This record gives sequence, C-alpha cells and structure tokens, in this order.
Amino acid sequence: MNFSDTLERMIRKFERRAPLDDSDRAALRSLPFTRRTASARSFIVREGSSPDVSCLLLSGYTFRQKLTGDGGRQIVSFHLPGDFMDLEGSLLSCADHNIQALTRVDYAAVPVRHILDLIDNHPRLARAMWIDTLVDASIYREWVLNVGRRNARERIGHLLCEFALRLDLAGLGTTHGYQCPMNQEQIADCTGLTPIHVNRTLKAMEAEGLIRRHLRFIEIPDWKHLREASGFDDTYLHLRQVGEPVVNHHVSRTRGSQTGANNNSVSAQTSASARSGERPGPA
Amino acid sequence: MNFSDTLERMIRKFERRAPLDDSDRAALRSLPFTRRTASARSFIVREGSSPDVSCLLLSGYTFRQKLTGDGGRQIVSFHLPGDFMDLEGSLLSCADHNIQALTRVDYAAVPVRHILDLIDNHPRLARAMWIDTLVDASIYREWVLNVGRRNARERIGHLLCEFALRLDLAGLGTTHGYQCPMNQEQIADCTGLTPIHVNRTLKAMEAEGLIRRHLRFIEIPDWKHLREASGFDDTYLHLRQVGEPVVNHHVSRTRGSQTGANNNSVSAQTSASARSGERPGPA
DNA sequence: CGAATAGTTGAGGACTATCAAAAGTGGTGG
DNA sequence: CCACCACTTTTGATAGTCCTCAACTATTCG
Repeated sequence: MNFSDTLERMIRKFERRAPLDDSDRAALRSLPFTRRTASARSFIVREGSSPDVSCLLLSGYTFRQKLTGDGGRQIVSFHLPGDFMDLEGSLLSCADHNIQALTRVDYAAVPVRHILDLIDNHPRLARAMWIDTLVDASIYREWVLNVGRRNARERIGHLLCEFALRLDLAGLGTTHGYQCPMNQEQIADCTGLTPIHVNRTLKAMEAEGLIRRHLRFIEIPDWKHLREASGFDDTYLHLRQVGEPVVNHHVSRTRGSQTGANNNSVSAQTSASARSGERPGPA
Repeated sequence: MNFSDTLERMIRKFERRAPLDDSDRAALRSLPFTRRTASARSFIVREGSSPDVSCLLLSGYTFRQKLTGDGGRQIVSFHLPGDFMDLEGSLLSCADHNIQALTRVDYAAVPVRHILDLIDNHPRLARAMWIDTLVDASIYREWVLNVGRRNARERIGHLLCEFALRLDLAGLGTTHGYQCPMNQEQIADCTGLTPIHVNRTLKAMEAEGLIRRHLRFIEIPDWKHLREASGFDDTYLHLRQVGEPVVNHHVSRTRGSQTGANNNSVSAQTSASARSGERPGPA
C-alpha cells in the first residue's frame, strides 16, 4: 500500500475535523516512521503495555478488543486504512485494551515523542486529532447502545450499516455492497453474540431480503430498508463535522421528539413526558 | 454547592492528567459562567442540538443516554461533581446523545467560545482536557465489554465497583459502602437489563453476601470478593495517569498472558495461541 | 393520609447460548 | 490434479438466562 496516498487521505480526514494550514500538513508529511507488517491475528498493542509508537494503518484492517476474566472476547472498534490507531497510546500511560490485526496489515509506526512534538507545535493539528478521538468516543457510545438495547438482527444490521458507510468513505465499498472485513466469529465478538446465532441471524436477514451474501461479500439491495430495520442513524459517525462548531439550527433527526430549544434552564418540570424521563413507550 | 471548591477539585483532576502552571490555573479560575440548576430527569443537552455552553457539574449526578427507535434507553456514562460534562459539545457540531440530570443538580455553564479560547491559549490545559476525554473513551470501551460479554450479576457488580471507586475519589463514598446514585431502573439502563431482572439479581447478590443493602445504600463487606465476582479491574479508569507517558515497564495485570514485549514486528506467526487469536478457553 | 415513585414477587415465554457434528472453502504439497 | 489440513460456515437439538405481563408492597413527600 502506498504510504503517501494513505497519508494524504489521513490529512484530508483531519481537515474535515479542523482547518489546517501548510505547516500543519508539512509536519504530518515529514513525520518519521518505520514501516511494519503484521500478520492476521497478531497483536499490535497489548493491554497493560505502554507503546512507544503510535500507528497509522496503511492497508488491511485492525480491531480493538478486551477480554473478560473467563475468556469472553468483545471487539470494541475497528480501523481501516488511513486511521491513526492508538493515538491515545501517546497520551495515556497504560493501554487498557488490545489492538489486533484483522487481516494482514501494513502500518507506519511513529515514535510517541514525535507525536507529542506535533501536538505541542501544531495546535490546529492537535485539535483535529482531539476531535478525531471524540468521534471515536461517539462510536463507542453507539456500540454500548447497540449491544445493550438491540436484538441480534438489529445489532448485526447496525454493524453492517456502519461497515458500509465507513468503507464507502475509505473508497473500499459502497452502501450497495462491500467485501465484509470480518468473519462471523468476529461479527459475534462485535455484537456480544455467539457465532452460531450470528450465522442464523444472517441467514434470516437474507431470507427477509435485507441483505444478500456471496461468500464474504455483503450486498444491500435496499439501503433504506436495512437502515430502518437496524435502527441505524449515522449522526454518531459525525461524517459532516466541519471544523468550527456552528450555530444551533440543524435538527435533522427522524426519530425522537425534538421540541426545539433545550431545557437547560432552572424551572421545575411538570409535563408527563418529563416526569417519565422522556422514554417513549414501545412502538 | 460551593463553586470554587468544585473548581479546585476539577483543577486537581486535570493536574492528574497533565502538568499545569499558574497561568493555566488562573485561566480556569477566571472562566466566565452562569450558574444553573436542573431538576431530576430534566435534559441538560439534547441529541441533535449544538449547545453553546459546556457545563461543569457542581452538585448532584448526571448521565448520558441514547434511545433506540422503539424506545429502549441505554445509559452510556454518568458524571459526578467536578466533572466537565459535555466538553465535546464545544468541539463537535452536533450532540449525538442526551445528557440528563439524575438528581437535582447545580452546574456552571461556560460559553463555548471561552472554552475554545482556553484551548487555543493554554496548550497544557488543552492536553489535560484531551486526556480527560480519552479516559472517558476508555470507560466507554469497558462498558461495551460489560454489556456485551458479561452476565447480569457481573454487569451489575461491575457497575457497583465503578461507583465505589469514582465516588471514593470524589469524596462521596468508599469501597466499603456508599449511597447509590441510581435506582434499579437506571441500573438496568446502564447494564442493558430490565429493572425486574436487576432487582432479582441484586437480591441474589445480597443472598450470596456480595453486597448488603439498606434502602439505597450499598455496603460492600468484601471488596476483593465483589471485584473478582464481577471481573472488575480498575485499569480502564486510568486513576494513576501521571501527565507524561512513562517508559514501558509496568505490566501489573493479574489476568491475561503478558508475554513481555509486544509482537509489533514483521514475522509470520506460528504459535498456537497466536493462531487461535489468543482467546483463552473457558475457565 | 393519599398520590406518586420505587422496589418486590410470580408465572410463562422468547431470545440466545451451549453442545455436537456435518458441509463448504482455501491453501499446500506430492 | 488430487489429497489433505485448517478454518469457516451451516445445521440440529436442548437448555438457560433474561424478558414480558401483571400485581402487590414499601417508601417518600406534600
């Protein structure tokens, strides 16, 4: 995989987060790094360690996972080419999770001290990176919701939707279809299910016409249908993040009762919905 | 609640994240704000909005939640006094979740533009805040694991352990006991369970001697016992984060097979554990 | 005291896990 | 080109955790 193409893609990604200038871009382009390869399943960062490099993914896929004491594995996020995996490794003193290669991967390992220099000397860049980690946090929140409050079909459908959009953005697929980066066991570890149940649910979704499958290729005949069946709403990916925050007037949610202004203010609440905690009843 | 006491507590919290100097502390102390109150259950930030203030919690508890299309509610995190809730509201253009008061709360609302000024003019402070959001992200990862791969008893026990440590740190409880900030329905929404099952599980845990309850007060007769029964390991809270990252030699995990160095490097893998993805078998 | 919120209990059912094994896929070497 | 091996996907049968519905009790607060 071409390093500078991927670097440029990453720069464009950061520019969607915050405005950069020429010196910021130049600093990114001149980052020292060593090129590394890892085979599928090998560990790139281990829980408990303090890595001395942060890694820009060049080709292939990686994921982050945590284990329970009795061996249950939960995948908590995944990364595609152009992602800076493990930026937090430069700022936190101890890794709280493992990063593992999903496929054979190429990546550029950048010494932590150069990342720290970058942060110190390029505030705009630091802000773009910070925002990037905030978007990651938003994705974690959605995953908590996904495994916590959705059934198997919705969980898997939601994951397939996220794959579609993120692969599309990286030029590796479309919302009509893509080569799924994960096998069924890994999908199970993303969704908190067993591989057997993932298999059955995928088959059921195919029977319903939500998806079609050709080996590992996922085809989505009706994007809107899959989205709605999965409760998928892409807001949490913050795809249209545009640098500076803007004034408050795009409330484009389909769901929910956006009653206009926030009720940040003092005032005791009396409306029924407020008293019930605004949890809408079952549909 | 005393504003300046809470502010000082927040400053100390940031100083655990990154070193600050006098001008940083002075800048925090001179932040302009408006004092606000919100009653239990009222919304402080609404999904889809772009708040123009960020909020420092002074007294009471708040939580973040997301809803599924059919009304399921998932709490994704909670906040105690001294926390800057919704720092990301200053950097992301659209809120992806709701922030709601758990109890009656007092908070200080700081206009976003002053937060942005702070970030621009106080790089050390910006880094401390960034690290704080990275710790939040780490907590989300643990919550994904919690709802994805643990049973009801472990999920609830894990949450009770997290309460204990965080309340302890805030001076609002100890690992021997504390006033639980949440009722059983809210615990259910944190753990992806129903309130009925939470009730039964709490009773079972009490029968086992893992906890004792006096109304909303949780007593923990044997901290180690509860921790182990819940698979709780506080690494993910990054309590001992010490500013600058340190060199790599504290591998103090009890669990897991830390085989020393990372295998970041090239090399095809051949060992059995690597091929199996290093997922330990059931205990 | 009465209304509202929170906690408790029971019975039955649904979703998902577990155990076991067969069939399909892909790569390797003779 | 085929046999062989590892891995992945698929299928069946059974069990269990957790949910749903419904009602009852305890606690809080005006």
